[in-house]
Amino acid sequence: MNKNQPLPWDHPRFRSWVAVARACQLMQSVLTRELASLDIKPPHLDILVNLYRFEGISQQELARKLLVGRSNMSMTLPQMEKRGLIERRGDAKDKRVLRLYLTPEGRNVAEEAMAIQTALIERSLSTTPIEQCHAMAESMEKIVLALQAENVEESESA
Amino acid sequence: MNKNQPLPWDHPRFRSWVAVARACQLMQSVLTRELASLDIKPPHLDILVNLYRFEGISQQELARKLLVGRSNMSMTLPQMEKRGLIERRGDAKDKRVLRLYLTPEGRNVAEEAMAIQTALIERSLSTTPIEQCHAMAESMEKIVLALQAENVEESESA
DNA sequence: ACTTTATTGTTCAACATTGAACATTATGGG
DNA sequence: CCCATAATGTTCAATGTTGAACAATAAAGT
Repeated sequence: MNKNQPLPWDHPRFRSWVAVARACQLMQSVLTRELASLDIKPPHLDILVNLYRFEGISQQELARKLLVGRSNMSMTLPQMEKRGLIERRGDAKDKRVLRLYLTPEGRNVAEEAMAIQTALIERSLSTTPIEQCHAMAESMEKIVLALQAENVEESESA
Repeated sequence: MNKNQPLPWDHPRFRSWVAVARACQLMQSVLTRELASLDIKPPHLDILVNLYRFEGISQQELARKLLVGRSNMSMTLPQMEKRGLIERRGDAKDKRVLRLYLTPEGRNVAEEAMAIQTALIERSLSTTPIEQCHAMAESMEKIVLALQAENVEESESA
């Protein structure tokens, strides 16, 4: 049976991907620790960053960008609103959608959190040359496009 | 304030890392879908793969390899044992430790699951040249080492 | 205009994950 | 031998995440 099925760790791409996944997981846990001083967690940071860039985005769009379900946003955003980080206002044209905005407090927290995250990334990737970073990003974006294409196919065929 | 704090998405390494994180997240969700046919989830696969490679590993060691807490293993492993995928036997020398083994059924599921994961990775990385994969893996392993070193420092200073 | 279909957000139950407190067993120093 | 400390695994409460069912609104088809 082993002759028909070569072991995964013999595949170079498999080994590479395992390294990627481990690095991501570790990065996430370190980021969690470092964000604790601001009393937020990585998912909150992702939300703050996206609101920082895209003021007035809807919950749906935000969920799609973050690759999470709508229900996730429905659970998380009200908490952040209560903490005074964001604001939700109904859209005038379409009464279904809620548009999201940073409060001044939220903007401050976002900036501090982004500084922490940027420092962590710069520190971790400092020994990786820029061209290598770019090549990596390109590979990753190809993966994202490929997998998203698969998802679309699947949902269309359903 | 924006003059003092350049926006994160202007940092090339930041952008690169965001791409990595997104790819990981998507890969994870696709893998979750594809493993559904075997009625297991990515965490179970990680466990099976490690038991496949390292027969008789302890729960503690396994948790460390997977970067999760001991309690996680205490919750998950009994479930897998009930499903007949693994077996837990006490160590003769040290009555505290439980050593983990795959059942024949678990071995079969592990092989099928690894085939699925390998196929997914090969497919996703097929357009990325091997040398690029290797370079990526090297960068990621450096990150892992660097972050783990940080963790050690921190736990030692505590 | 009316009915059907799609979209947006919410709720809820199921499940996963975590960290702290705990019990048991080992190890080391008196 | 006895006590203090450490290591291993378990339990539990708190929290996060998901998908399905639902309500309200919009868009499209008739």
